[in-house]
Amino acid sequence: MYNYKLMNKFLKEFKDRGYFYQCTNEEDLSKLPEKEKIKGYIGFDCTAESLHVGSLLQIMCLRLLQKHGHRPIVLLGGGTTRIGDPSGKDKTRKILTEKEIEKNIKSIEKILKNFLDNKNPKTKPIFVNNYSWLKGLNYISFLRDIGKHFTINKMLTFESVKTRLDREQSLSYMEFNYMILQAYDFLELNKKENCCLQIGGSDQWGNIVNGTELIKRYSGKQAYGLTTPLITLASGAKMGKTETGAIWLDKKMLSSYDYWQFWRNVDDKDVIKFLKIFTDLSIEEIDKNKSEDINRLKIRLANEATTMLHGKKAAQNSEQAAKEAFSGNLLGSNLPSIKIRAKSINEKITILDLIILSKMEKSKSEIRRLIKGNAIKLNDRMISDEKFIISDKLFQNNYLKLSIGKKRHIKIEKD
RNA sequence: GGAGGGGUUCCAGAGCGGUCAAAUGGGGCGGGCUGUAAACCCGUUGACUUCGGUCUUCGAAAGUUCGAAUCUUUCCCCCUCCA
Repeated sequence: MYNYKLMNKFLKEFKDRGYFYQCTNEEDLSKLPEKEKIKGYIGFDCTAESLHVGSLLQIMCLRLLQKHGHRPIVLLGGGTTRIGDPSGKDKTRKILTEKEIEKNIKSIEKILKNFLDNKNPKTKPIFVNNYSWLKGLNYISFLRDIGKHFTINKMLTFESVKTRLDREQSLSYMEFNYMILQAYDFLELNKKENCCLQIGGSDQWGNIVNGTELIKRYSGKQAYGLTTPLITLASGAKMGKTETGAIWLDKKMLSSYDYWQFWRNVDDKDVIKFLKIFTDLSIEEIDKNKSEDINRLKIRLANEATTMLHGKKAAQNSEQAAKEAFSGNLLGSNLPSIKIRAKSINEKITILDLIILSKMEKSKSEIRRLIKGNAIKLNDRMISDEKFIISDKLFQNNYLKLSIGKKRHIKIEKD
């Protein structure tokens, strides 16, 4: 075993924060001299229109590279998304149209820019789209130059391929090629940008190893691969997808208040882990405050995480809004608000219509159920009659507070 | 190529002519307890409703019947075993 103290700071922090799962040539990577700055890349799949917290760990890895003076490369898989990664999928997934992919790339790039430092010229992220080199590949020369380095024997042993074959689920030749393309991406970035590190989720291990090996065989250079563990919630669920809706990293798709609430509501058992993974607080500081009141820590987590995405002001407002909403204060002034035309209010709409208008619920049956379950409140007063008419008097300074359950509060503004 | 099994509401999985908007479990949602946590307990979980009901669902289409998730025919898709 090598000396942990000699490990370069990047890798050390990577491990200390719980980002580490597996590494190729760990010893060599750890010995990388501190003054040698490298470029590391992470590929993002462009199947979704946006990113949710499930990708946040990868983003944090890019930030960590920057923090230690390295330069992150963000690879947007415009080319590979046209193929579809079979890893972790038991079915071929739907192939998106060119247009959709282009749109997704733009929106994902925007989100990433929001999280990364774009000012320092030395660590500023480089955005690349692998479509730019994949689209023009010549099949014959690709087979001769790249294909010869891959053996089918080995490819068949990879987890993503193996599970498909074991279960006799079809794996198309197109998908089978995915790993070669990803390996080629790494080689391309290594040649073009001298990028020598690829980071990815643990399910990417096979694809990443293929890349480092291809670089070795093709140009005899050393490259590294690092993977992160799959982060699950204490409940066992994957991060990012709740039943109510994904926790988007996009300001337009999820309000800062809801984002703040997501972090505020994490399981006790996840708090320290998440502080280390998803905030910039130093390890020392987190350890020092470990025994602090758990709810204080959750607020801290929510504030740090929200600041990173929505800014300090939004985080403070969310905290304030939460404080007001949960202390029964009549009107949390910072709650997210929805405008409703004054005209609709004057038409004597019922509570049912109001909630539909506010888009908090889609089904009237559901609202009726909620009313029966004592879940609906207007200005903190419980509504038990589904025919309750919304009167003008309920509005205070043009605002009305609508609560559904204990946690969902919204401000209705008369427009 | 041969033989068989199956597609049911968010998921798993019962039902196999009427009492079925469909058992049970999981998940979700709501309530209680608490700390906006976990665990636990209770309720709820197709849509609309003047709360009487009405409408749309059981792979797709057609048919038998007073009546079909349940029977028949055709089609589509999965799975298992043998070659």
